[in-house]
Amino acid sequence: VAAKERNSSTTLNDVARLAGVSLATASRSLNGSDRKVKDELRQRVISAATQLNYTTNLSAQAMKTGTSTAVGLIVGDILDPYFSAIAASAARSAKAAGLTVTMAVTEGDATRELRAIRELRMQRPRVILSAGSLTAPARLREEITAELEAYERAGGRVILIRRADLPFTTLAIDDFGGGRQLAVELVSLGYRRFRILQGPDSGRASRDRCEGFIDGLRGSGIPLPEGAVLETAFTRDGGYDGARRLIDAGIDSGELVFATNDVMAIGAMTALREAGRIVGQDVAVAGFDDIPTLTEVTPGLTTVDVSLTELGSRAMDEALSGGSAGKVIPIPARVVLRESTPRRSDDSQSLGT
Amino acid sequence: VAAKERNSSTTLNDVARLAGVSLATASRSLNGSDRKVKDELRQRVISAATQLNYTTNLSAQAMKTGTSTAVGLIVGDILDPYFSAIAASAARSAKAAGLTVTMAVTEGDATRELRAIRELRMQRPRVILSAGSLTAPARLREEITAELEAYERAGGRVILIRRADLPFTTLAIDDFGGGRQLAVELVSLGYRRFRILQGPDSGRASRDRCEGFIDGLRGSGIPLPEGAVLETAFTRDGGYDGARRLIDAGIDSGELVFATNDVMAIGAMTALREAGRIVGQDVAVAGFDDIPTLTEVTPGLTTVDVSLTELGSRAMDEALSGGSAGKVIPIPARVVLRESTPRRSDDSQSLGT
DNA sequence: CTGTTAGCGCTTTCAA
DNA sequence: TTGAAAGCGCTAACAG
Repeated sequence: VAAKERNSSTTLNDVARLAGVSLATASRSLNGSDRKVKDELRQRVISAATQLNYTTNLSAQAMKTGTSTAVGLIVGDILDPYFSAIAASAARSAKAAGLTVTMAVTEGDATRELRAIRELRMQRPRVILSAGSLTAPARLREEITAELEAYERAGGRVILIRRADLPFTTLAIDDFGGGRQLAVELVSLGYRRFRILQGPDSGRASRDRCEGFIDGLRGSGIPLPEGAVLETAFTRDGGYDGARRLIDAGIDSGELVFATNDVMAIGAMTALREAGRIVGQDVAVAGFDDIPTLTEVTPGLTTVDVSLTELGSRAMDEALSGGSAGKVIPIPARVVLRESTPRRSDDSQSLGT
Repeated sequence: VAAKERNSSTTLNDVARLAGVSLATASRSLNGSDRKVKDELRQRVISAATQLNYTTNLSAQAMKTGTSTAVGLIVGDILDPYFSAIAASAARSAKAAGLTVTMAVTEGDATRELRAIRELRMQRPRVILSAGSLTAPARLREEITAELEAYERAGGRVILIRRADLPFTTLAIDDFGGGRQLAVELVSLGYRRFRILQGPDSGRASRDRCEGFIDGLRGSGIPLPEGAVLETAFTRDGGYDGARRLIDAGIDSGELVFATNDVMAIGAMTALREAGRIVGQDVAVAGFDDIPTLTEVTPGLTTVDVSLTELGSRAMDEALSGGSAGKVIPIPARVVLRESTPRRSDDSQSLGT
């Protein structure tokens, strides 16, 4: 009897009518928390719903109850396995909590991050999880902060991954400590000469890792000569280009290239290989992040594990658990040695220095 | 004057009141299509909005207008670069059209695909794009079809990637043709003995590729001996395990392993390498998909390009362009030869056969 | 050009 | 236990 107009879903009203009950009863049967509906009616409603292939209208539900089932996820780039790993585990947690994930991409542009936050906010999501992790010029940072504060004021939960300079709950990866530890272990493997491929100066993560690494070298009594740090893009191509520049400038056998993230390290390995260098024998390479999909790379990449596969779900769980906002949660970093940095038996190098 | 209750965003009403205009004027100033608002008032509204850090409530807007700005995207696994590539390009198109992307994950389980569709449908998205591509038992397939049909009847657009057995618009990758062409080119490179690592029999894509490959061999006059096709999981680990089994059963130098997707091929390469075989010299490997993030693999993997990086945006654009539903859009496949299958100069092999 | 008003589909008091 | 009715925030007639 219900008119099937094109372009319009069946509503709860249609279901109620078909089941011969009131709107209220239909609602209670399908979504009601307290079940005070006679079983027979409930069955009628349910079968009417299936018959009409009815689906709750989330917008209407959200508007009425004032709480949506959405969570917003901001990543830099879906193709980057670093972000994929975070997104995958965040999605898992969200699903477990019965929430739906909306994604936004910044492409490494802080302006787009601001825009992403604005767009997500329109959905009134329960959580906004940003792994975009960008350092922005002061003015932009203020706008981002204002936007997120307004969102929190309205009852939303903000959680940031790796960005400790904003006043929101943050999963703070120990970039400095990881870098230092990596340096210490590499020195104890026998390495003495290092090159660093760093991201742009605006990137806090990269800078911290780099500084930690240098600190670790210093602590081991290994000075880092002038010009050993090269600034490049924080991407695969950045690593590739950086390594190319190192090769052109001349890189000796036995040197180790530390790229401040795995994706850069992969790019660097490619460049070295193309130049006929054999990574792991001739030149060593280390990265940072321990991206899971990179375990296939040969030789295996020495890197620093930051619990990437759990980062997203830890963030989501933290946000959903409703603990106090504004916390900084430390995420430890742990060195993972693989074949790209074998133990150096040949010690001639250290004598030469 | 507006009471700032916790847990509640500012509404258009607050903005209107602060600007001293009516609700309608406020709405028109911020979102109105026809601009018939005096500039001074509009400015007042806009500055009130920024002052209050107001954001449109999408749910309310969607409910009123009957059209949401959401698109739903169903993928098998976010970590799988095949799906990442599709998701990334789909997201790009969606953003260009001013739409927001909600993701759902099937994890290769058709039951979860059905559930994902149901959940997405609640958001009344403009498009549901499924790259989950699962073949399901008849009953489940019917439920999925019913769900998608109900969605289309309500005005939604369905688009499927690589699943030509459902009555919806589909981007149909030429799996068979790609497999055949690959076989032909490999034979002309001098390969004569082949092993195939196939996904489970329920997977249409894998089966088509495999059959195309065998057809190509047949056309080149190369018979495929009994037992040369191994069935395994359609994942990296499946490729790894399959290759392990091949190794255990004994695989000769000069043989070529065709894995029906790139991720499997990568797993197979790892297993071979671990067994001391040198891929590209000793044993050859070929895959299918040409996943962009796999260009770093050494040796470079011979594979079949299916325009992966554009698949998502082509699908999205097609769905948004409002063409007729139910089309099947062919996606050509193109062989990409790389170092994992070098030309075989040594012909002793072919003599021996 | 601006304001008033009627709902969109749903949940949830409040009565029956 | 069920139903009637109010209203979430917004937009789109319709008046003014």
